[in-house]
Amino acid sequence: MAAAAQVVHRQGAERTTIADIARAADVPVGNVYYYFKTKDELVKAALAEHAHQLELLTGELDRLGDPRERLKRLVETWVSQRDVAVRYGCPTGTLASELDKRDEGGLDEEAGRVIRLLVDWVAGQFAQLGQPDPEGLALTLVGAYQGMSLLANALRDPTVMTRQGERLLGWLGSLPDPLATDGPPAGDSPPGEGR
Amino acid sequence: MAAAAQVVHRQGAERTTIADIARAADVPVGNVYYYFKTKDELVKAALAEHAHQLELLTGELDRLGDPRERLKRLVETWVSQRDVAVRYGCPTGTLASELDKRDEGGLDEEAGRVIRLLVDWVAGQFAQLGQPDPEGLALTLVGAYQGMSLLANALRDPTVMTRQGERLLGWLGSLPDPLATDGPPAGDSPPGEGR
DNA sequence: GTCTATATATAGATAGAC
DNA sequence: GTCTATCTATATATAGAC
Repeated sequence: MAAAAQVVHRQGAERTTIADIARAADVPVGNVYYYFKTKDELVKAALAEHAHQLELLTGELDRLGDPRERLKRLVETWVSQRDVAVRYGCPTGTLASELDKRDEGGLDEEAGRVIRLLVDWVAGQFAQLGQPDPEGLALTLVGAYQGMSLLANALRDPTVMTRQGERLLGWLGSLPDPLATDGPPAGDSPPGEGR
Repeated sequence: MAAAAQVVHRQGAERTTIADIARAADVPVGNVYYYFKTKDELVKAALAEHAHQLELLTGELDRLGDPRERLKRLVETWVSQRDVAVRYGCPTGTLASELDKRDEGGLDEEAGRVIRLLVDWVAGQFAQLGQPDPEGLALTLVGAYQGMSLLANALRDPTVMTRQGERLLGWLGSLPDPLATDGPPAGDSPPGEGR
């Protein structure tokens, strides 16, 4: 499953052959079919692997006390993984984009569910911050991540990740804190202008 | 070329066969090879077609007097095409994402160039608005578009496009106008909160 | 320049020895 | 449960008649 996740991320689902995954896992091709009946099941396994990684990450972040701090740390994690994003894009996002082109097999919905996991977790953080539209804010944050990953990848430019990451951190810092009694810590700052 | 652009957008480059494109163009398969030596050349033609459509759009928008109005109209155009984005994603973005998985052929750079066209045009508008970091703002706006398209597509939810579009319009409206002598028209408004 | 028939390569999947 | 050999289907690409 780990080999499938990595190879599918790097080569894309369609360009990845069973032989590629078998080689990465150092097993003969025929052996793969003992555990996965079809190639689609291997892709599904890769998706599950990405979902697992995501759960590990959010589990770590949940140990932080402040929801705002959790979101900031999430953004910092994205930026820290910029090199792989520049070369291959976001693992879940690029896979979802590819699978959504299909109209049979149901793998597209599977990919959507993994994206949902992230959006829902982020929305939960915004809700804890007392924000009025946590789902909308979550779509904004996750959408910004998907967009900057795609642009960094397409333009082969890691500074897209660092620059947009800075902007997101500034935005998160500017959100009013409902727990504070004496107003927000700093003035609002629109995206791209947060300096 | 039009058939190639449409079919490749809908099915993805890898899943599209020459026969698919030939059928869409209503010509026999063998005939395709008289004009395009390889499948990669067909994909390149699809990219060129998308670049052409983009130039038509920016050409239209250039006829508007105000750069801010041009950007707002651009966002409105994206939102108006939400149904196709929900089903197949952004034509250029999804294609770039797919082609960037390759490490030979140079088609990935070709896709990056088309994205660049859009980013550069948007940056030009921000520059005309007197903004300090037009390139950064352009990456923010185009990134937001790519992100909301991917999420709308993965979650099969058109309201992602309308909601995020509203947010972007609010943001564009809140940018200070350097041509005005009596300060910005309204207070700043961070993304997702612009209401 | 258009079209049919076909060659060639490769990938998904299976059979069956071990 | 592991592995080799092979079947079968399909897609790119070409040959050659018209």
